[in-house]
Amino acid sequence: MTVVRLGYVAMSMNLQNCSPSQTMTFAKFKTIKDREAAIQKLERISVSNLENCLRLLKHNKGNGVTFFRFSSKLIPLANHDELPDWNYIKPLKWKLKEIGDFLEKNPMRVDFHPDHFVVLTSSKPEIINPTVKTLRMHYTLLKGMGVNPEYRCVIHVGGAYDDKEQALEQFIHNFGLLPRGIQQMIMLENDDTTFSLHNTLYLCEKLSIPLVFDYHHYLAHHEEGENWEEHWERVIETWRHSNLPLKMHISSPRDEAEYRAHADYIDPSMFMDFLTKIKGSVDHIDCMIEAKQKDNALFKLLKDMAQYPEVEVLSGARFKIK
DNA sequence: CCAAGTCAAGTCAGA
DNA sequence: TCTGACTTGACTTGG
Repeated sequence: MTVVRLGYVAMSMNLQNCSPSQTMTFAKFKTIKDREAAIQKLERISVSNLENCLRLLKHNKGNGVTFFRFSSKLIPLANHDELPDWNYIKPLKWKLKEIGDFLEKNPMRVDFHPDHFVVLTSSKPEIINPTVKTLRMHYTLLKGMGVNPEYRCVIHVGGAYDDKEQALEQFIHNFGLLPRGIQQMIMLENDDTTFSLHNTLYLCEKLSIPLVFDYHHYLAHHEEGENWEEHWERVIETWRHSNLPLKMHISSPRDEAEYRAHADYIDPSMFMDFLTKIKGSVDHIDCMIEAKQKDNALFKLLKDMAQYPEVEVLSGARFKIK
């Protein structure tokens, strides 16, 4: 028996004017003559993004959702080269605390997934420095919310630069240079073009990083003869130091032509096939739904799963599978 | 007012 | 060596 919890990403299809990812382009920033005013505008946008984040958490509470990924675009231009002196956290402290207070009263698993500009396989300082800066921002936001940063930030392995082995070793080298708190914040995901489950496991085992298995990515990209089921126990093992349940990403291909793109909803039979293979191997598993229809995809999947006789729906957008 | 083009950032394939 | 695709929601600009 396994308890499965569903989560969704960053925004809701049911809330109006509630984007947590409002932004200002750097081109626009430059057109504002008064730099102080421009920065204040950035700060207003950031506060509004956090406010919308809190609304999303309340929406989650109201709908029994207890697993959620924050937008990584909460603070526009946070790591931009030409704003090195901007202390963006200071004006946000009170808002972060508000979110933290809410989370304390209403426990939810929350995390981040910065996009592909975070690259730890590079040997170039101009790539590594912004990468570390971005990771540090995520760490600071979590701290500001009073959320334990341990295993809260999923990243991809990075680029291969024509030499996958070398890139993996470079990742190990770079990872070793990170502050301990940031190391412990990281989870690694197998990607759909370059670093397979097998490659990612190599890093996770070597560096004690939990592996977030992306089943869709695996289907889109795996090595000749590579079979995820043979590696499943190893994936579980990467989570042994974690207080949080094993985490996965779930999405369905849009169609054959655009196989790697995310569909609007999750195909329940594909999901069920997967769960049938792993049920019993872990007590709890958290599945982050990556679908165009966001929270609506979660609600639909929960409904679809309820149709299976071996499934019993629980509170908290969870279900038990016998 | 709506639609199309653009946006900080990286990597990779292909010309 | 350089350009466009990749992918994405929101912003920005053009009609």
